Amino acid sequence: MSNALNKPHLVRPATLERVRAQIDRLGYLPSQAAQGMRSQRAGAIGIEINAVHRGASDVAQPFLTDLTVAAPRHDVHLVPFAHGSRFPAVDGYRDMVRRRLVDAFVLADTHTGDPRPEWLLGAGIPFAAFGRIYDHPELGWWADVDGAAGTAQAVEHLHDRGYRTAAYLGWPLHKDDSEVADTRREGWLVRARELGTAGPELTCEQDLADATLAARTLLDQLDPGDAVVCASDLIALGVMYAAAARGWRIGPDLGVVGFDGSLTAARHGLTSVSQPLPDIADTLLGLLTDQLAGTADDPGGRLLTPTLTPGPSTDRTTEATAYTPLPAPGNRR
Amino acid sequence: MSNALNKPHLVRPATLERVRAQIDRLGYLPSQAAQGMRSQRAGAIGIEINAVHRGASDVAQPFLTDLTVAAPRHDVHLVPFAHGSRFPAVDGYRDMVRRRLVDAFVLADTHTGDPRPEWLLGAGIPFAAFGRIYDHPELGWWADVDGAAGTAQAVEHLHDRGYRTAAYLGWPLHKDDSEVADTRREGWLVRARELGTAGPELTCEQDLADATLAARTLLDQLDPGDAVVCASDLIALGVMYAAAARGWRIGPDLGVVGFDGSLTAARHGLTSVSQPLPDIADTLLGLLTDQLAGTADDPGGRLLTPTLTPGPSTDRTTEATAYTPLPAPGNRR
DNA sequence: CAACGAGTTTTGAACGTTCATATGAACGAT
DNA sequence: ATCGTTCATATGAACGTTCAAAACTCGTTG
Repeated sequence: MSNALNKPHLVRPATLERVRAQIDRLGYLPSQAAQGMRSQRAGAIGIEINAVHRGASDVAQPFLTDLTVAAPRHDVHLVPFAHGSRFPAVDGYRDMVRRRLVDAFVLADTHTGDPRPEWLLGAGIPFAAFGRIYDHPELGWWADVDGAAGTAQAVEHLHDRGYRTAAYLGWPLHKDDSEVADTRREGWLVRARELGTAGPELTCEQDLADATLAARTLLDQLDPGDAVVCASDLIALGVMYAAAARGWRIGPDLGVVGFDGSLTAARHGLTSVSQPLPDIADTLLGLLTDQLAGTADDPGGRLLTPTLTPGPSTDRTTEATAYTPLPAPGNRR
Repeated sequence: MSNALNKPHLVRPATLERVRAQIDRLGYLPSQAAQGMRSQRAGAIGIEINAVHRGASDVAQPFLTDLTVAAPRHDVHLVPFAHGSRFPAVDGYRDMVRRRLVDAFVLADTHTGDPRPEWLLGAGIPFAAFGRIYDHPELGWWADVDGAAGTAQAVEHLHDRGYRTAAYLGWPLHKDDSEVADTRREGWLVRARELGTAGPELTCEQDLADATLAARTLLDQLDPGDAVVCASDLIALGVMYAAAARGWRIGPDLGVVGFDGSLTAARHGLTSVSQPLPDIADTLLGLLTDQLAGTADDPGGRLLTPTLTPGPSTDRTTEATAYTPLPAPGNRR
């Protein structure tokens, strides 16, 4: 009766029909455990949840959702696990494969000096990383958002909408994720110079208060009709705050573009460069199943292009007050 | 050699030591698949991710993190799955247990009219719900936050901090989650009456723009020195916006308390009633493993008490401008 | 009519764990 | 020396799936 399921071509149609009927009647479904035992595969992918920094990243949790959605397409399920759980650090990764709880891992939140890629490579444990593998980009498989393309799109969008200059508020370049910071800035700079709309730039931490403070300084160098491209939605929110405090209407007076396409952006009517998280999730799982099947290409990375999601924050024509809760009537100056 | 692991008491100490040495040397760990096959248990708990509403709820995603952290304590792992995936709606739940991919489910985001509890009860599939099972509260196991205790704490906190009255901005009572809305309001009303600090109340949707609009109306009935208790952090953010637009300093002029203890609250320096998510996660997994082991008490629910996380938004003494990016210098009126 | 072959179906082994049962060893009592 | 008795270890079956190999059924051919 197993042939009916697995090799339908070499079973007589009549028998096949009979078996199918019984399967339907009994509601039979093959046991994951038994299949896993026979195939020596767990059919599962591990994904580490950062329980320490919680929602520090606006994308980590939506990314998990996209992985979950993509998983069935690749005939796997996900097994999330957390820091500070029974599986601490790298040892935990090894133990999970030893137990055959998972076959491979998706690595999120990679950063420079991240010990995991090197260790997993050494242990021969398959993985695919969201974000480039900084120390050995050519040794493993990864996918990342094309940050430069994203900020370039933002600059073009602002130009199309008629904003005079595009300033930039980004991250300092000495951080862990300096490559991300660098790439996003580069995309803005190159395209803005091409279009002749490059404005001043400044950096700040990934923190609302710091972003607002920095934005205040940046806005000193701008006038109504200008715009700001930001390295993240949180920073963009800070810019909106600083602008509103100054009495500028977001949209008509100041264009603001964030990065990530986070819930924060949606809630505040912020135009944002949306990370292609569904694509990235699907790509990573594909890279993993290829590795497991032994049909993988050479190691390497793929850059996926983000898309710009327009919102009222770059709409000059609107008398926009509905979307932004900030402007106080008569507070403009 | 299996005895050594499972029944160490009836094996000779010397042999046990010898076996242990080999286990360490070979890095042996029992196979999840084989164990699952023998025990007829997957050792896994399914949890549905709402991929449609994404981060609509500020707690759903942190809750998943807490479940992940709690899982190892109960000797299970999690298997998240999503709407619109291969396992659609209730059929998907049944198929997952048929495949022995999971033994039971945690239900999040239950609401009135939710078909899942009834269906799972009928199918005999064990589950535990975050949030009461509205239609059959006595038939299943659930855990929920004690909303009334939370808003009562908020009222007390505001009273302690010397705010004159505690107004309330909540949800309309005709919604799906009307019981949640009702409970939170009740906690505010009862305690505020006891303390003689009950102010006006108003309702709005779980939406930033709507909350800001409603807050504007509510603030018309308040004066500096008053405070507002809110049904959620998002609503509280709207209150902060409306107050800032009016030139009131959050904290010194107006106390604001949110509900959920979300990242939004933390980012904006908002005092908030923090949901006891780690407790809830742990409780639910405990209820599930008890059910699976057959040692469960009678079905029923448990209310867990939230804790108040103070922030600058209820700090009257501070000349607070650092935390809140909103107040524009000289905009007060 | 026996031998062959193609098309179908049945059988049996293996995956790794657990647990009940069987076997073995050691020792004191008959 | 034989028989129990106890404690320790070894054996084997079962869980459900898959797949190779064996067996069976026919119609065809030498």
